[in-house]
Amino acid sequence: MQDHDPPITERDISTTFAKGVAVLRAFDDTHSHLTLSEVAALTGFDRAAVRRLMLTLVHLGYARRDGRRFSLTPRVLILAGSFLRGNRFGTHVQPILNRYASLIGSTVSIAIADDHSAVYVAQSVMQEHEISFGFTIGSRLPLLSTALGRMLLAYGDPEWVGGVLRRAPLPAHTARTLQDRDAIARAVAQVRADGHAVVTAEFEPGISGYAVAIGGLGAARAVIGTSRPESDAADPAPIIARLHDAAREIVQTGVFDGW
Amino acid sequence: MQDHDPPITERDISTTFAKGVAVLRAFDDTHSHLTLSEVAALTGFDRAAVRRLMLTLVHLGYARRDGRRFSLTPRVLILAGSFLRGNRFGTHVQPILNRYASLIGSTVSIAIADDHSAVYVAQSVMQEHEISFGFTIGSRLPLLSTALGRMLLAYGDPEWVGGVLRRAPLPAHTARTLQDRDAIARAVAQVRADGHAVVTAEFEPGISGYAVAIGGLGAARAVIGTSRPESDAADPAPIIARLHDAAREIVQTGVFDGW
DNA sequence: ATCAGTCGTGCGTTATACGACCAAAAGTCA
DNA sequence: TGACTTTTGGTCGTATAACGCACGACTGAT
Repeated sequence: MQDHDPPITERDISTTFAKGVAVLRAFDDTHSHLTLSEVAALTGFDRAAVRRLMLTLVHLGYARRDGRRFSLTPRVLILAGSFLRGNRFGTHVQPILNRYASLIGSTVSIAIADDHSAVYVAQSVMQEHEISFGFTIGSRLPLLSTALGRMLLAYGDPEWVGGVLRRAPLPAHTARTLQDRDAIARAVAQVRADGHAVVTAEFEPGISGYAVAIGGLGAARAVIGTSRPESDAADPAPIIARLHDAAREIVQTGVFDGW
Repeated sequence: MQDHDPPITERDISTTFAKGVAVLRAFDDTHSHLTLSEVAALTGFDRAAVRRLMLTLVHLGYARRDGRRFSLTPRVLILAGSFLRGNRFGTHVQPILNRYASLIGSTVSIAIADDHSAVYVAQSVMQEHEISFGFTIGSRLPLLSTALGRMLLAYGDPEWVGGVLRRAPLPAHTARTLQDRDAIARAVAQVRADGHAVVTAEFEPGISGYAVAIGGLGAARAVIGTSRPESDAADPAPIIARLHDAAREIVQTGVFDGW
C-alpha cells in the first residue's frame, strides 16, 4: 500500500502469526467469553488450528480457560502498555487530551480506523464527569455514520476508502442516518475539503459529533474529536478550532506519525 | 501450572505464534525503535524469522518501518481495547480507582507480574494531579524491591516465586534496597502473613509503597497499591484499610479473576 | 577504500495447518 | 426420564508452510 520503504511485502509474512493475532482479536466487547468453535467461526480458521493458538495464548498467560470457554486476561494490557510507555503516551498525549477536554467542555477522543470501524484508542479523563456516554477506549463506531469515521475516510487511502464506501455495513442507527452511499461519499469529499467533520444525529439521536485529522492529508492515520448534545452547538466553529489546536499539539509528539 | 481444566498443555502450542508475540513485546519503553538485528538479539530468535514476523506486524498495521528501524503503531492499543471493553474496564474498574485515589490522596495503581517485573495495567486518573511520578500504565517495577512486587510474590505460585527470589536481578536502587535474598524471602513471608505490603525507600528514595492483593491467597494474580512520601505516613493502617476496600470492590467486578 | 554491521534470499529440515475421525458433552423431544 | 440428534473438543496422519543457516549485497561509518 504505502510501503515504499521495502519494495513490497509479498508473502514473506507469517500466516500463523497473523492468524494468532486474529484469534486474539476475536475477543471484543460483544464476545468476551468464547468457545473454540465460536472462535473458529469468527475467524474462519480450522478448529484444530484455533485450539493450538488459543492454548498458546493460555500458556503465555494472555488467555484463561474456564471449562469450554476462553477469555482474555489483563495481561493483554501489557501489549499496549509497552507502546504507551515507549511513546510517552501518559505523560505527553494524555495531558493534551485532558486540557482540551476542559477547554471544550466535553470528552475528547482519538480514534484510528480498523476494518469497518473507527476505534477509540485514547480518551480524555475528567474527574468530575465520571463517564461520558459509555464510550471508552476500545469502543467501535461505524466509519460511515460518525464524524470520526468520515474524517478517517476523508484522509484515508483512496482505495481503502472506496472499499469501505461500497461494502461497509450501513445500519440505520437513527432516523437521520444517511442511507445513500453516494451521498456519504459526497459528504466525505466535503469533509476532505473542509478539513473537519460535523455529523449530527446519524449515530446517536440528539448528539452531534465533531472531528479533525491528526496530521495532514496523506499523513493522518488518526483523528481527534468530541461529541455533545445537538442543541449545544449553534456554531461548531469554536469547537473545530480547538480540536485543530489539539491535533497540532498531538502531531508534535510524533506518536501518531504515519504508518 | 494451574491448568486443571485440560490435563496439561504439552506441545500443542504454536511456537510461531509465541515467537511473534515475543517479537511484539521486544518493544518496550527503553526500546521503541528497533532494527531487525536488535529484535533478533533481544528475543534470541533468528534474524530471518524475526524479519518475517516483523513484516507480518507491519502488514497487519501494528508496526511501521522507517528505513531499517521498526516501531509499533497505535494500533496495538486495539489489542488491549477489546479486553477493556469486554470487561467493562472503563465503566466499572476505573471509577473505583479514581474514587479511592481521591480518598487516599495519592495515585492508585493495579499491577500484575510479568517476567521479573510488576507491570502497571491500570491507574487512577486525577484531573488536578497531572502526573504522579512518571509511572504510568506499562511501567515496570522490580518485584523484589517494591511493595507491589512483594505483594505479588507473597500470593504467587510458590515455584515461580522461588525462581524469582533466586534469579531475578537485584540492583541497589537506593542505599536502603534490601540486598540479601534470604531477607527478602522473609519479608515476602511476612507480607503473606500480614495480607499487605509496605516497603520504604527501597526503590525510590523518600517514597513508601503500599500494596494489597486483589483476591485471596491462591486466587490473586493482581495487586493494588499506592505510593507517597515517606514522611507522610506515620501510620500506614488507614491507607492499607482503604486499599483493602478498593481491592474488595475490584474483586467483585470479576475482571481480575484467577488465570 | 576499508571494515563492521545489517538486510535480503534460497534451500534443506523441522514443525505447523488442514481435514477427517472418534469420544463426549450439550441440547432436544417424546 | 430416556434415547435421540447436534455440537464440541481432542487426536492422528499427511501436505504444506515456517524455521534456521549460510551466502551475497548493501549501507554507513572511520
